[in-house]
Amino acid sequence: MIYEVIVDISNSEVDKVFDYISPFPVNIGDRVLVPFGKRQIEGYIIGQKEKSDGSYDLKDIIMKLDDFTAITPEMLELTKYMSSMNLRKVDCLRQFIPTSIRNGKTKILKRSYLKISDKVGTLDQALDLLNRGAKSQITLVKRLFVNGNEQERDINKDFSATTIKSLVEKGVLERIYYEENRTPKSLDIENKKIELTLEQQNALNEILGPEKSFLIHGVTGSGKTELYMRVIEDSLKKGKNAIMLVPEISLTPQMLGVFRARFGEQVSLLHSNLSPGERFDEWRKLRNGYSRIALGPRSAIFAPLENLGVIIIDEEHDSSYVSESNPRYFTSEIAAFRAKYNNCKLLLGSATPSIETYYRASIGEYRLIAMNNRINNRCLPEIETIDMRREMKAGNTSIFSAKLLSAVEDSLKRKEQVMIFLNRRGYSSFVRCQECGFIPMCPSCDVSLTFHSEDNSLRCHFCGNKYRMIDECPNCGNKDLKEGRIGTEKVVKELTRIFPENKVLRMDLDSTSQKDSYIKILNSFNSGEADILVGTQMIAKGHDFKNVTLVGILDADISLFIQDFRANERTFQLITQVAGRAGRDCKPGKVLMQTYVPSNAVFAFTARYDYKGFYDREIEKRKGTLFPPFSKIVRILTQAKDGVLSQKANHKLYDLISGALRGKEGIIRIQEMPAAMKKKSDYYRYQVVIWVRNEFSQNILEIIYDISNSFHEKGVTVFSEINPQQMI
DNA sequence: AGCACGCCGACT
DNA sequence: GTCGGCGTGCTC
Repeated sequence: MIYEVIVDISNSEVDKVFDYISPFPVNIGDRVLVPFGKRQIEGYIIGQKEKSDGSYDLKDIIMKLDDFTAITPEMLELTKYMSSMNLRKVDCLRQFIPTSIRNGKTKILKRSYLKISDKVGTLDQALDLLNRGAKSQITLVKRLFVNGNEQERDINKDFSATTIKSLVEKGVLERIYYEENRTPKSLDIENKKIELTLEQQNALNEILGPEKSFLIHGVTGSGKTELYMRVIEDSLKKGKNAIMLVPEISLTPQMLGVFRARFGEQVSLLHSNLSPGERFDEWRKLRNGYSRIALGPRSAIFAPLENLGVIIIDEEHDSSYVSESNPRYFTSEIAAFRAKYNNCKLLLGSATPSIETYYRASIGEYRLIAMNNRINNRCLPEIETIDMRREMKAGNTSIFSAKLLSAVEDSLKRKEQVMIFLNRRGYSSFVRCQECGFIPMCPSCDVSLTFHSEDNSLRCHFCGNKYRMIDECPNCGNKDLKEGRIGTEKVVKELTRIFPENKVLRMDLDSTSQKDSYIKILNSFNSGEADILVGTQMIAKGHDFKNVTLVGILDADISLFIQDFRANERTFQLITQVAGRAGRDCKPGKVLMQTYVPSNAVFAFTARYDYKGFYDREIEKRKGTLFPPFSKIVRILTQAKDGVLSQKANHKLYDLISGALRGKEGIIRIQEMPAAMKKKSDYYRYQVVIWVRNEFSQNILEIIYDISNSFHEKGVTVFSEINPQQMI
């Protein structure tokens, strides 16, 4: 028999099948050590066959690496599926196994215990074997007769190593070893199984019915977690296993606490911040069937569970579910594959589903379940939009409206806490009229234009169109045009100046660069040490601060004008999430949202919590402009240290691709242009962007991959991606 | 990814 | 004359 091996080297040149013979029995899915050139390399057996295709002098497999088969048949199928999306097979295979197992450094933790040897029946028999003067030996033997087996580590505290050694040599004591699991920490949460509301019960009934895939659109606080747990309970009862995905590692201790309270030892946590030992043990517990629920962020979709009953993706819209570095994948696609393979349930849940997912639900790919009511009949906090242009006209040029400042003051007087949110992510240095708030937009792409000072132009980074920079606002004639940008740091400075008596904390990428600093900030705010928390989207997710009654959103429109067709969607999701931080307990919450474009429809929808209205409008626009979900956008990025070289290589690629796709059905447009970030860490970047109609995409993608993969030029790197989250 | 083979500049 | 630079090619 000949075995097909993928060597564990992450490089496209060697990402193919190598044939080997085995002098001993091996299974498909085993990890093995093989001779490879002059080296010995670890590899994965992915198949077997009677005879080799080429005329190679086949070498022998050296050894098996594990005492179990690491890769299941499902994982092999999934690898095949993923590699059809232009991913390396090794990179896929590696997802299934914790690195601690791959590098072989982490071992099963075995603790040694001391016990009285079976050969010695009674204490007297034991004492007969000892010298009368060996006092400490006698004490130890007596102790073990009373206490039973004890861990050697504990015995060592009271007795010397020689005492133990001589007792073992005399055959009075012997060592036994027990395996021990290293277990990640969770928050202690008590298990309160609550009565389901009618809405929850109806949702549960529907999920347990014949349908397979669901989108649960439930407002924040509608009790989705309880619903998830009921579905998992049902799966376990049927002897099947479950995967539960959450968006962020930082939220897992909380969710793990909730799940442990309900499911105890059956839950395993999988994420990259575990210690190698913990990760190894949690993985092994899943692989050998000891635990049956895998909980974690996107990487947990690769959990080594077989016989799945349900896969749940919570906060489905969250961008962390898209992997943007190798291997690049969409978690929902992997989940859909595994759900189909296992013939199991797939649940996506969100208060603000992504437009693409909601669309899929609308055409019947998912069954839509709406949960419109909060449990305990709490209300969502009221959102008020504040027109910052009017503030400016009234002579207030600061970053805070008068209304927000007085609301902050009131809250502080009542000893309640305030959160100030400012989304400063992205590179959008857009132009804004200081008078009327007008922002120049690309007529064909629905994104804001970026000011380029080198040739005084306004450009669209999506379609590449270029316009002359305006010197006055076409809307109101004002000549005061400025780049809009304020940072969280300045906000903190201002607030400290205005409210010197109160403590203001900042939480953003800069203030959380040190490990665990973000837990410190959150704890400090939670315990009431600080009164105001200023932050970026980092403060938006999941946190549950009981005493926060006011949320202020500054420059709510910033995320509207990032270079992305998902800008509206992101804004809607973000504001809804941030708003959800106010009034979590019994005190009612209030949200004040400042914007320069209050007339933008997105704000009207957010203020009313009108997801459906927002969706209807957004999907029409996407349909008109043929953006996803009505197309796939393929982007091929060319990078080189030399700008001219990069541009030339990119142009060559453009010629090759447009030539190969000429006359093909389903091409919406092909464009070459500089990347939005023209130079990044000394590399000049250009790109070819192709819009492809969905129904024709598979065939066309293959053509594009073939070209970009076989494009080799010295000093030039090329890579491609589908539906990039942002085109930086 | 490594490791070897292979063909041109500054040294004992 | 040699040591070594890293370009190119191969690994079942």
